[in-house]
Amino acid sequence: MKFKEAKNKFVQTWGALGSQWGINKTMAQIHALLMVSSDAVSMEDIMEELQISRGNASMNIRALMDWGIVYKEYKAGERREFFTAEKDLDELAVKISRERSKREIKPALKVLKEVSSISANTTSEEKHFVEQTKKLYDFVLKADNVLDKITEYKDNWLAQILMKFMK
Amino acid sequence: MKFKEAKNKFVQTWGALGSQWGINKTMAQIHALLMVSSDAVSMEDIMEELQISRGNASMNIRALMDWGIVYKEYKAGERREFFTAEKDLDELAVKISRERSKREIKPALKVLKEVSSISANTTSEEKHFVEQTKKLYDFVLKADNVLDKITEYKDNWLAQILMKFMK
DNA sequence: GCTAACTTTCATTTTTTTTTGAAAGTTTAA
DNA sequence: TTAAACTTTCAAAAAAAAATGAAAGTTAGC
Repeated sequence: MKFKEAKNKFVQTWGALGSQWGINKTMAQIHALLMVSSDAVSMEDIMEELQISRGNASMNIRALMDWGIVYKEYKAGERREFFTAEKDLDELAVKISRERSKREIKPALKVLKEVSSISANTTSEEKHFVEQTKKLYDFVLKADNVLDKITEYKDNWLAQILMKFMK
Repeated sequence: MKFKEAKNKFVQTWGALGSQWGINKTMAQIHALLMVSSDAVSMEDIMEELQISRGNASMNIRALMDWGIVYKEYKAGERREFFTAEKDLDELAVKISRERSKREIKPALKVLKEVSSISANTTSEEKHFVEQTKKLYDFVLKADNVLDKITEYKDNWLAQILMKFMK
């Protein structure tokens, strides 16, 4: 396999994986492209390489920066902006997990708490509802906390966890 | 908040959360509905409660069964089929994580291995590509293994992990 | 200030994903 | 074996999500 081919395959695969996990395909592709680029890349080059429009590139780069996993860079004497991706994978995973917790898990937890707190329940149907949503609340809260604890381990947290579980 | 309202809010929220994580909204809603139902539910009732067509219900129930988190049940003297969800949350999480690993992570790993193995690289651009995709392969493999180890803990694995990390 | 070089926005279009529903298929029991 | 009761399939329609591109906005330097 030639380099160009491999690079393209990687970008496509990362894009597809993103889609499967609820992340815009182009967003994941831009991220993939930047991750394997040694130097910062201009918007023009991203558009060219992925064959996407200016608007699309702009919006998805912005989203990646909002996630904190892509950075803007300026080059001396250059007017236009360049972009790089977070290349440290521990850091990348921590940022993604924090962001998803904040945006998706925490709001869901709030609702779970609400619906599991409906007042005195008469029918067994209602009792089961309250019981099950309470369990779900506890479970998701616990999982969210575990994620939090794990990502507190600064560097190399993944290796450390693996260690803990190997013994 | 009344029961009906709470139930509906839960189903909607679970559906939205599913969407955000790449799971068909209706599939997640059916799952939500079954999780909080004390008795098995017929297809007719699912269609009615979620206001969806027969085909949609059939296909998504099938998908949930393929995931191993919804079961078919037969009632004596009844011709039609009834459905229940896996209600044990530890078990539910284990099944989801195993399935996603098999369907999405493992295939991605295969590609990562491929593209990081391209032959002798000349330019620094190529060297960086190989280096970064190798790192990514190692990282994803490690994460996948951690998930595997974790879900081997039969019951109450989440609580056990939390314990490990609390100390 | 002005203008060239660049980026962002957003209404519209395109693509992708999901849903529908009717026909085909299956199963059970008389 | 027949038929009623039910489920599945899949081509077509609808809905949702993403992408386009041109106009508006911004910024830097003269």
